[in-house]
Amino acid sequence: MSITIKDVARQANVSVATVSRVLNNLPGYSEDTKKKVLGIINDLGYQPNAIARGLINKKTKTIGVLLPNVSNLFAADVLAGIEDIAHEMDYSVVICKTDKSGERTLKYLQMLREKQVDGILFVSEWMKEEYYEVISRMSIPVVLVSTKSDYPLPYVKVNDFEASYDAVNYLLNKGHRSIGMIAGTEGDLIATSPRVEGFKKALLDEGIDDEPAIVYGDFAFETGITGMEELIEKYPEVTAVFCASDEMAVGALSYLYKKNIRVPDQIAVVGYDNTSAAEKAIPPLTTVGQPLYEMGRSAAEMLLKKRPTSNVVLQHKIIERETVK
Amino acid sequence: MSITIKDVARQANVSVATVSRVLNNLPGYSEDTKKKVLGIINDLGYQPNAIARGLINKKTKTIGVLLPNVSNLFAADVLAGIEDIAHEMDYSVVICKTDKSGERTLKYLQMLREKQVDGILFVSEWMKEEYYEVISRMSIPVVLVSTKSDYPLPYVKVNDFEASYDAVNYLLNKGHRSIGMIAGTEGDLIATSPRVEGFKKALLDEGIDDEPAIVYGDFAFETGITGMEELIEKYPEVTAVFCASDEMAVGALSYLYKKNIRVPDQIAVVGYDNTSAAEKAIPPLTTVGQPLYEMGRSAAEMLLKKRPTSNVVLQHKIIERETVK
DNA sequence: TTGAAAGCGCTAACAT
DNA sequence: ATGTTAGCGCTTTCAA
Repeated sequence: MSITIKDVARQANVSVATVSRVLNNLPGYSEDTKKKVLGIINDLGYQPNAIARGLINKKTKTIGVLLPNVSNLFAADVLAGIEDIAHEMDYSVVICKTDKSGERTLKYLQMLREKQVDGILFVSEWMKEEYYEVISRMSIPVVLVSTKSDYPLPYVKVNDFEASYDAVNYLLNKGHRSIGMIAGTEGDLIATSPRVEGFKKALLDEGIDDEPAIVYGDFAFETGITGMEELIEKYPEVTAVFCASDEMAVGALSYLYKKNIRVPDQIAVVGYDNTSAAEKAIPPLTTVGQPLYEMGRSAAEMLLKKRPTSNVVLQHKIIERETVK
Repeated sequence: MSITIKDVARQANVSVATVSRVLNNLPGYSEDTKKKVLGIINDLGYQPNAIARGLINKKTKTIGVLLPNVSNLFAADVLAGIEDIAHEMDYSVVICKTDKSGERTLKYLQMLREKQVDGILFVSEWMKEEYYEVISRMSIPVVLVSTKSDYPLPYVKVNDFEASYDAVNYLLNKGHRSIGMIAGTEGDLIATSPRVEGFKKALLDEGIDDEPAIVYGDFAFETGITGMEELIEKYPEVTAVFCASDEMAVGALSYLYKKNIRVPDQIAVVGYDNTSAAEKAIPPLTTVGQPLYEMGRSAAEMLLKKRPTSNVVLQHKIIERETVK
């Protein structure tokens, strides 16, 4: 049996109410009793039971983070930001790796509800109606990270259209006229369409109205390889490639290396995200940076401090390294 | 106010005890009442409160994972394994990023205790006495992952000495006679000394008794760059380098690339870990693989299934790619 | 088969 | 300044 507030009360010859008061820094006891109680607490090594507290306060000081995957640098950075804010504010974070499975997501949502978490961060995933239904029933704050939805849920993200537009513009300014794109998952409305549109618009604004040289992948390394191959085959004239993720950009680099095509001399490549993989690539990858860690922090802050209301759009930024000359 | 077991009981015209019984699949009610109760539960959208349950059961169905960092591929893979097992067994996992800070670690430990977690996974960190003291007071199972200690705490890891020995041997078999090493943090007894010893032993067993060509880093990318530079300066004769982490190996590759030193032709390099960075490196990195995901799974299984007892040593394996010819 | 009631460890009125 | 007591939502004896 572990030590409870009763034990402390008994030893200190006071009531549990008094112990509770000193524990919570409420008024209502003399300096003397405070000293005594604190002394006993220390002697006994007493620690309050957060479960009992949660039952009465209806606050658990924990939040849930739903994300498709934990094994990539993108998630890792966002998570680090979330964790830091949570820790600062004495919250715990429970991770829920959904594997992009609807069933798994729903199960997690139910678990988070049963465990009475105080808030939810929903990262990089499409908010389905069935998710929203259970979420809205929970009546706890939710903020979306790196995604958005048609529901009244605040989000923290970057402007994908503008980021993409800027990336292509950057390439244009460097003199490229024939630019290809390895886009994300076809049909993805969050991280693919806006980037594709930004890409097209930048070209159009420059008066380039060739058929857009676009191939699709799924944001992962492998499709960077295959995407690059496909792109070169279909559009051999491209002198630069804009990839919708660093992962794919690194895949593209791999392919190019294998084919002995020099970067940036023969083909320039630009990534997206600025995960730590970008600086470690060979050559170091020029990319459009999203403030990943900051996104996590900002979302967690919004969830925990202010009642989540308005959206926040974080600034992207072209990080120049060595894959464009 | 959300729906409680009382509401269900009232609506169903039974006592809360009966509702509790059907909820927990205990005997003691007719098929009829079961149907009725289940019906009401469904109508009302009732979900049990895990906090109230936890208070009485003294089980929270959650475990804590302490790890120095979440923003790297090593942690990410281990975490994925842990998360999968936890999910299978209906446990939640709360992450505690210690940043290698003793103070922060202690604070997390206290929080985990207050929140009454059912078990703790302690990853990649040195188990200090002060940690062990509070851990042993908690009387819950703990398992170490990728680390070990002098205390009676079971661990899941690889045999670092042997892994290192094998890596060097591999290089020896490829004909290298002058092999350097970029080791981990000097003084680290878990992931540095055993690997350094394995390195030395392999050389000695081959009859090579030159002064060992070793420089130290801290496992991270940057020290791979500086380590490689230092190594070449001090030991210009080396034709192969064994790095104590993939991160450092990738850093070494970067340096070599910048200096126009061809890999593997002029210098061969071998990493350690086999994180996903290895296959994405240019050239793809030959490395000694640790089963990271499996380590996470195995540790979580041990924590949750069997009462943790004996240690488990997972098998390492040389993954041949293109940085050694 | 079912219900009443005690109690898990704590907080928060309400008394004194 | 301090104590008594009624719960928080649930499980679990013990009776009926």
